[in-house]
Amino acid sequence: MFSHINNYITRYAAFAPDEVNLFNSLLEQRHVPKKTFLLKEGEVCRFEAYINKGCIRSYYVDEHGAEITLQFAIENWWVSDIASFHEGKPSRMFIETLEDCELLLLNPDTKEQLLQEAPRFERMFRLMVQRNVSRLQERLFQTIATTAEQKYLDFLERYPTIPQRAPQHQIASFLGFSPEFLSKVRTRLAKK
Amino acid sequence: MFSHINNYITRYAAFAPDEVNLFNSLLEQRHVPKKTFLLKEGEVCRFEAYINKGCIRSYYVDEHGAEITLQFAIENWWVSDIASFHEGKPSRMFIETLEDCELLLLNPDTKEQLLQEAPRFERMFRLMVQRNVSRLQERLFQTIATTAEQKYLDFLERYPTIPQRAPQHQIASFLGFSPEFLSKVRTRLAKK
DNA sequence: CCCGGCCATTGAACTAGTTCAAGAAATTAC
DNA sequence: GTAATTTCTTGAACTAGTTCAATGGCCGGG
Repeated sequence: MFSHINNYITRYAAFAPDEVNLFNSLLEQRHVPKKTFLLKEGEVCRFEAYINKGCIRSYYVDEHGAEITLQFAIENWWVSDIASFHEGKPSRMFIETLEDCELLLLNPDTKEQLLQEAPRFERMFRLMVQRNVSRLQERLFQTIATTAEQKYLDFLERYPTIPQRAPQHQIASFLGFSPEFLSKVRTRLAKK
Repeated sequence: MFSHINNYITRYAAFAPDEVNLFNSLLEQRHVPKKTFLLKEGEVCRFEAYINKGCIRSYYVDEHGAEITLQFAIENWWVSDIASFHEGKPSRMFIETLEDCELLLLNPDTKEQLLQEAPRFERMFRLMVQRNVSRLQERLFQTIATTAEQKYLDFLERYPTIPQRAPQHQIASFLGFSPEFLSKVRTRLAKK
């Protein structure tokens, strides 16, 4: 159950066996069926979820009711609304499973306890969040600077498993254009 | 010299006097004239700069030579290429002063020393980076979901001092559209 | 004080992507 | 296995934003 996540954390820092044990003991295991909301807009996010198995999408809904996908999270990723989680403020996003999922969860209390008793985890979380910043910066750049076609091709390369796991209109909403246009881009690409 | 930054860090965590002293002793003070590059594409970023006074812009240049502004950083903000700084990899961005600046700098060594000797700073940096993630998520959402006019109005509200400090075409490149179009948006708004 | 180089504006022609609507294909639910 | 629903595709009309080019304003440097 913990092999993946323990492997994951040691990529960020070297932990002593009892630090790892403490960490594992604080994680809550949960199985969640597909199409389940882990978080809805307006709720406070009380988890940071590591995905052992499955696929999860987080998204915003804009004023016209359109969805904007923020993240497709798969095995070995974390998903949460970090701002809501840490500040206890209502979230603006939805987090929903796309498949049956096997999750390992921290809540604000267990996370705080972990950081108190094994402060070395501060570093791990910092490094994790830093990588997140880089990824978001890159994505922002790409969203502004490239064409729909290029975005889609880059997406396929970077997230090769997602097209089999998420419907196309969600991918369009991740890339920042309409589902109809993605369909047109795809037929255009197929003709090449 | 350190009053602002010390005030800044205590908003994230409570530090003992000697932790603060250590921190201050590790900071390098530097005055930089306007239009100076702190970082150019291809270089490794060796600083995290806290801005005591002044204004700095970080930006990417895309394949057609167009600039995409990532950040306008002002007093009380940090600026760096976090990925390059931490992994020692060449950066893809430019960081340039818009005004004469008074900076306080950490480099990889002093930052590491700080974290070793006063691990409480791990938390501060983690919280800082987390806020960054939220801001980037919000901006990404806005970039995808709103019109140029709305982006500009939100920008004016959130960064009221920037229009006096940066040329308009840089603001356009921050918002993700062309300088000509920003000009048209502005005249349209002025007529209302 | 004048020159040269940004910088902002405007208009006209254009294009990448949207919207709407309708039908086909694929999944899911019973 | 069939109905119901969601998903994908296609086309036509549209629009938000781009691109190019020309003009004039402005600021900084000598």
